[in-house]
Amino acid sequence: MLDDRDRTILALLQEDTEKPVAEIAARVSLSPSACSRRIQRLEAEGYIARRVALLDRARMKLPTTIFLIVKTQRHSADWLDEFRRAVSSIPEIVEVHRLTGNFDYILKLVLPDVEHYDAVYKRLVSRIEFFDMSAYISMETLKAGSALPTHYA
Amino acid sequence: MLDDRDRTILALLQEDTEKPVAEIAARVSLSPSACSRRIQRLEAEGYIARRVALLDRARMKLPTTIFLIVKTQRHSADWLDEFRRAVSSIPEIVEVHRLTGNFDYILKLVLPDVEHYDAVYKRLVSRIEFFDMSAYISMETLKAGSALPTHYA
DNA sequence: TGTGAAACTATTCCGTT
DNA sequence: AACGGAATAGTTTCACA
Repeated sequence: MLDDRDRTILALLQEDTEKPVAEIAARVSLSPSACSRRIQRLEAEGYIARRVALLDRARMKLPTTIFLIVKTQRHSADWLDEFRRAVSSIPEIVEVHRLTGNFDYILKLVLPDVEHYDAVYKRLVSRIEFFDMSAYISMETLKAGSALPTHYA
Repeated sequence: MLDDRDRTILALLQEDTEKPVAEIAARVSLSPSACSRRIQRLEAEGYIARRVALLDRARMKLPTTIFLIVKTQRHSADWLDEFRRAVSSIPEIVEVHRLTGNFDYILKLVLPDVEHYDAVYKRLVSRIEFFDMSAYISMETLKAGSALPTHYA
């Protein structure tokens, strides 16, 4: 489905969409128009979901990352529904996964500092009951970003 | 430093950078030129780090997310150095944090399926020694994306 | 696929509030 | 100091070979 050129284009676009098409075209030995067509195709076929701006965490006063592991026993449809609503309404919760095993969830929070965790915690427990909740503060980010491997597609 | 207009612009740009400036300008009751100036300022002052393409996980054949919790005792400078090199060289590892407590790390992996976890695991342990390593497979993503709260800056 | 022309943005300049 | 309107410059995209 995808050739090496497509994968290179995707890899470059994942890092930076502001590069002129001519530059990307040169990188994959193609004319700007041919490259533009490919990018269009990649978009039409859904490989590129969307183009977004990545904000600076420090400048946005959000340098702190906290992971939350929550356990629950009551896993009714109502509970899940309310949980889903709660996490989507709290912008500081940026990522939520349901994990293997017995209804554990992992939440990723971005905050101005660890003190702000309390506010999010209260907002969460005021709406939903949990069996257990443990916070793990990130002391250092060794790797981050939105880039995915391109060699599988 | 930032007013409501700036925050709205950042929120919109975080979701989609392809909207015409005129549209964003209308949303914040500004002329295209004034809006363009604000975006430039936001970029110059470092609020916007970069603009990137977000790829579709399913289309890229990477539907599986796995979290890894690794524990170590040997936390020498050499070990950390090699660990850092290893995770940065493995593209399936998209995020790594050092957590509070006794040198635990959390790794986020994106993979074609759970079977591929073994390959990453082997690549990792062939280079570094760990005390313990537990994998947690994401059964469902309830929330994801790169958008951050804008009301703190 | 590549080349060239056209159209569309976005940006810059200028006068104004 | 910041805004709105008109001119400019740049990029992308279309038509055709």
